Amino acid sequence: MATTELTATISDAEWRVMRIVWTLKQTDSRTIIDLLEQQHDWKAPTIKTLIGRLVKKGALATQKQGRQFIYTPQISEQAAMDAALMNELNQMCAMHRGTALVHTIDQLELSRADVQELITHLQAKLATAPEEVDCDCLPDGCEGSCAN
Amino acid sequence: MATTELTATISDAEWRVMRIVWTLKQTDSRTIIDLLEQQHDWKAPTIKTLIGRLVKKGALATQKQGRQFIYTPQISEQAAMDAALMNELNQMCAMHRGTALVHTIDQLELSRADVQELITHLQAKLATAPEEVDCDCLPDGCEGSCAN
DNA sequence: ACTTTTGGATTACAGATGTAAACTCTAAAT
DNA sequence: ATTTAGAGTTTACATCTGTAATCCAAAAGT
Repeated sequence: MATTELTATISDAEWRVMRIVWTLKQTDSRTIIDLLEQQHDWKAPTIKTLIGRLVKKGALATQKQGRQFIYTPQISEQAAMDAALMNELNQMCAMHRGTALVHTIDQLELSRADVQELITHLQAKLATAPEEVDCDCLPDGCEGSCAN
Repeated sequence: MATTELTATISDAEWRVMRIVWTLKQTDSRTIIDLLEQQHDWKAPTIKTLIGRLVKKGALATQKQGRQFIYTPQISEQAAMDAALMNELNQMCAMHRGTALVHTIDQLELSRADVQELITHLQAKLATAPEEVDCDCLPDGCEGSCAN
């Protein structure tokens, strides 16, 4: 049977809905709609559609409570974030990922604790870090030709 | 007039094409097709479509050369990567971005130089890093309610 | 000059996504 | 018991994406 792939892709708009539910741990559609109508110019039906799609995708679970439903996340926020980020990075040239991270982290606001943890993890990586990471954009590798 | 938004979104499949052109700096469709047919199960027409869309989007420039075209990137690879990454992160809860980065970097293969540079930049951030970065998933902020 | 390649353009088509109106119940109010 | 408001479902529809077959004209080969 279809194990309802918990790996279903969540679209940008759907991601907004998930963030609300993740944060509240569990809620009803009324709350989701109220909150999202404040953040965006979405009409209630739009949000209902998004909720419906997330349920169908298995990202949200429903639990009947009177005339309505209580929605709960079926996937962990952190796991979803990690996966989305890895996904994005894996789509890019391996050789330039590091620089992209540098540029991004530079612009990002991170807590002292997070910065500290990142430093710790990175220092641990230093030991085994390869001298070079090759470009993987071409079928065979782009050794010579890739001069940047 | 339409300034041909250089910010046009590049889809996943299109991204593959861009990587080839970015790496080769400039090429003809024959080369792109040959290379991509090796990496994926795409038929030549599929790749042609992708190239066409990228040209229309302004991501690739064409330069007639005999019966064919020479394609050149109109956007910098690094800029596109940085933007895509920032974009992805900005879509997520500000409070958990740091952890997502930690998890991702842990799994990523980075060159010694990149790791080193990341450490340097992070150490510089330590000085001004805020004690906490609040969750920004709810309209007002999710202070109390956000206990994770 | 004629035929065969083949690069690029046109057309196709299903599924995903953003956005939302319309509809149908049924629990809640009276 | 009736009415009604609101939760969830169905339908809608344009655009984007993945994937590809066709078509056309010019170049290349013979």
